[in-house]
Amino acid sequence: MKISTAESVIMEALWRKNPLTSEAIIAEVGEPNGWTEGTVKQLLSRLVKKKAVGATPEGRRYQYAPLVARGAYVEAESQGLLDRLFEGRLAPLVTQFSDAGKLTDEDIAELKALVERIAK
Amino acid sequence: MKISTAESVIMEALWRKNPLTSEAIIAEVGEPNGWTEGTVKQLLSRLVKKKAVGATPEGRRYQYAPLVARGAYVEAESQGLLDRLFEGRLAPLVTQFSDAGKLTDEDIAELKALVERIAK
DNA sequence: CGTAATCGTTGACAGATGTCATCGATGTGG
DNA sequence: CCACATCGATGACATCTGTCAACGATTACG
Repeated sequence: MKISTAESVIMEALWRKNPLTSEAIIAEVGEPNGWTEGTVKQLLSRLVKKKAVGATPEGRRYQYAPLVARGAYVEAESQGLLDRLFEGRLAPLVTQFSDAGKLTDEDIAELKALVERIAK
Repeated sequence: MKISTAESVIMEALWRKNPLTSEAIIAEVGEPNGWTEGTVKQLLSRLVKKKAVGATPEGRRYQYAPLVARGAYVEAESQGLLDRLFEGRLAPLVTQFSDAGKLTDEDIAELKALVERIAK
C-alpha cells in the first residue's frame, strides 16, 4: 500500500526515533501540523493496517515502530518522480534545478565534490 | 489546483504537442493506459475546470492546449519532493541514487560534465 | 471499589481521484 | 428533412485522503 503525505509525517517521526508511544508521536507531530489527537491516532491506525508501522503491546499501550525503511520509501518516491518527469534519469533533474536558479554556490560545490567522489 | 497523476498523463500529451482535439488525445493516451473514451474526457474536463488546460472552440469541438507550462509543473513537483524527503537539498538525493546503485557509468559521466559546466 | 484518565478502535464526512456510461445538443450524409 | 454520428457535459460510484469526535475497554488512584 501507498503511504500518503499526511501519513509520511508520522513515518518521519518514527524514522527519527523509535519505538514511540502514540502519546509521544502526538507530541511530536500534532502541534507542528495543527493536528488533533484524533487525527494522529487515525493516521497511526491506517499505517498499522497498511503494515508500514508495527505496534508492539507494552502494558496497556503500544510501542510503534516503522516496518518499512526510510531508504526504501525515499528510493521509491524518488524513482517515481524521475520516471514520471525525467525519463528516469537524474541529470535532467539537476539541469532543471540549475536552470531554475535553485542552486546556491554551496549546493554546486557540494554536488561537484559528490560527483567527483562517486566517479572515482 | 493540483494536477493528479492520471491528469498529468493528459498534460504530458498536450505538452508534447498542442493544440489537440479530444479525439487526438484519446488516440494518444487512451490505448496505452487502458482508458476508455469516457475516462479521458472526464480527465480533460477536470483539467479545464482547474484551468490547467484551455479549450478553444473550433467548429463543433474544442482545441485543447496547456495553460500551465511543463516547467512550472516539473519544478513544483521536484521541489516538493526535495523538501519532503531531502531537506530541500539536491545533493542528498544524488547520494541516495548513488548509494542505491541506480547510477550507470553513463549517468555519472553525464552528471560530472553537467556539474562542471554549472560550476563555471 | 468507584471514578476519572487514557488507549486504541470505529464511525463520520467532505473532498479528491480513477473509471465509465449516459444524455442532450449539434452537425453530417443521404 | 431525418436518421445517425459526435462532442462535451454530467451523473455515478468506489476508493483514498485529511480531519475529527465518540465509544468501549482498561487501568490507575483515591
